Amino acid sequence: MAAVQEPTFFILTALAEEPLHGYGVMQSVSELSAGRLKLRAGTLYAALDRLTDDGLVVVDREEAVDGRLRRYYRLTDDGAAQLQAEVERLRTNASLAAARLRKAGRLRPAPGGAG
Amino acid sequence: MAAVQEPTFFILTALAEEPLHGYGVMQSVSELSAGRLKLRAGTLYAALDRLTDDGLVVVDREEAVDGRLRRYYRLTDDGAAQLQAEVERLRTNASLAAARLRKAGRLRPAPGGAG
DNA sequence: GTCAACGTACCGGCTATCGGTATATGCCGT
DNA sequence: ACGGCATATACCGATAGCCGGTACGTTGAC
Repeated sequence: MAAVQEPTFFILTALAEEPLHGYGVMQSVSELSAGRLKLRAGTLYAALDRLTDDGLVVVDREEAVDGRLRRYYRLTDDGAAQLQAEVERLRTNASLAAARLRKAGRLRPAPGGAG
Repeated sequence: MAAVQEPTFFILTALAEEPLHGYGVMQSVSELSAGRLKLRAGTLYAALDRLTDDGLVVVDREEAVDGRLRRYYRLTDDGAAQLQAEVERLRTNASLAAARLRKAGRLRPAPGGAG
């Protein structure tokens, strides 16, 4: 893995709670990011293929709803562990940068926060 | 900006505290990441050019040390603001994923902790 | 003379994402 | 019936960012 990009990170996050099908992942990512991130179909399915290839997600089951196929993906234990590792990396990096901004006196009080 | 990758994020972080020349950025990034990240020359200078183009860093000054040119780069106010925004994005994303892992009962105690 | 560290800079190739399109079904309004 | 939209999977060309190697030049160690 080593530093997945934001779209992939959100796909893993979406799948962390429960199995979802492709389109469901799209919607979940959009909600999770408060509308900031909108996955393209190409990005989503390519990523799911890659993640499946890497063993981070697996196809959980397939359902036919109104004649449309729904392929559900599930996060593997390995995938959950990787996501956790990503979370820690993100936090470490954020603290690092914040500390350095603070040293230089360039860290402004968070908007709305208690500086 | 919108989700810079890790190498670029570390370059900004390295420059947050004080102006550095290219090679100094390489070393700083290596130290900051505890040896995890080692910037390639191609990655570094291409990124510095891009960031300069985007107005996030500027050439601070140039020095000649032992006949070798040192070009110092400095983070602009805009660059510092962007880095701060990145920090907040990282923290938000990390919390999001952690919460979702927790809900699913997949969040394990930190490695080295009570397992 | 060779090797390593310093220091900037270019080049080819790879991967992930973007933006668009193809395909197919069901629902809604007209 | 027909068009338009949401659902749902899947491919394609283009782009951006990073990797790995290399080029070029100086200084110091062996």
